[in-house]
Amino acid sequence: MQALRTAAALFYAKGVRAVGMEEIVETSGIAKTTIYRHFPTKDALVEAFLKQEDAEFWQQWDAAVASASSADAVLDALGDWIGARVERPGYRGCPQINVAAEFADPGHPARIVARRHKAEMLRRLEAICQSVGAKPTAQVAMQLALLIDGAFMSDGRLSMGDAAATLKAAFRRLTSPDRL
Amino acid sequence: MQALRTAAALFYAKGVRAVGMEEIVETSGIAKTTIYRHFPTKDALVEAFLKQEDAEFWQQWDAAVASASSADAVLDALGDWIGARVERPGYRGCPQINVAAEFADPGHPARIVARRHKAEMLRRLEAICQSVGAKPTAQVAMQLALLIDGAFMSDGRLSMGDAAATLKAAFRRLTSPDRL
DNA sequence: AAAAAACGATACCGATCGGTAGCGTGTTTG
DNA sequence: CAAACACGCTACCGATCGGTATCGTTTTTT
Repeated sequence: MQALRTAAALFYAKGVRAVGMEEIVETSGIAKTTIYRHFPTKDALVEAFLKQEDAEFWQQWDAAVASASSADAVLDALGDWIGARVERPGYRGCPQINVAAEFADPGHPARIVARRHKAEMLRRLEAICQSVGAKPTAQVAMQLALLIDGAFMSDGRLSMGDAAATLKAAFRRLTSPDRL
Repeated sequence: MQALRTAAALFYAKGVRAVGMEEIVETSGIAKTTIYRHFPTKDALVEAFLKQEDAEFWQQWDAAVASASSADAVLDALGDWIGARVERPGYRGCPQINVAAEFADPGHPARIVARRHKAEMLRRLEAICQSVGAKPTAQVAMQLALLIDGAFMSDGRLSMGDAAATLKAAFRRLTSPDRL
């Protein structure tokens, strides 16, 4: 669906509520009727947008981590990847969090996708913390998750320094198995 | 302005774009004419909302930190305060970040307030890192900022464990002046 | 008590919102 | 070749959007 790709780009760049269906029609060249044949409501389109973002996210995550040999190397690779992602021109924060900010209803279909996305991230971070031997596994994983989400929502502040270096240094300190 | 208080509550609970002026009128009992005499546009009202949130935030921050004697005690106090804040019922993330997610234009008056707010936070964290002797001062301050923003936007995930404990442990590890 | 400022109520504005109906044109599938 | 399907186009729907005009009433100030 070319309509979904266009909608996703507009939703991310301008915010979901700021983009009307007509704008998606004009930008994509797809008729409004056709869009509504594939997605019964705008909410469904937003949900599809987040699902697509989720899929691409883990795809890139896996690619970034693929060549890492050790668990520590995985963390470094993640730091590099996230740093580069945040510094990308046009980056405007985590789409899952952005949508959650726009739609207050926790039962909104898109919110459910966002929650699953963040749960999956925590799950993966816990696995990493496990193999790296970080002390209270669950707690350190949560700390890494907070750090990453904070990086996503830093609104360019992080880009002023070396984002990747900042993240990797924090990853190392938080996962180091030394003393209290 | 009672209208601002009502608007602030609605904006935070439902999202700015989800709240119409008419809803503010009905909820506050203030006539629409009166609101527009004090705030020329809705954007101005949103800006005032964030300015008010900013003021209250630092007021509470200062209060939370007031009784701390050492620099380390300041960090612990912040961890406790943020942990309690995030776990509060009806908490829906940092209003500054939420508004930034809703309004893509970086020049929006509310976005400027949000940027100043985050710059002020980084400034304060740098001062704390300075007095606690954290190694690359600016970098550690940024790491603390990311952690805090991540906590704000954790959407309840953090509340499932002990939020304050998770934050304080991370604060300690990130600011500890030891090796590497 | 008089003048000035603030407020409330109603009615309205054009624009846009998400969503639908109807109809014609291709394009695939059998 | 024919039947089914997918798409585009136009026009339209009621509702709501942010914002304004008008006017009478209340409250404050002097």
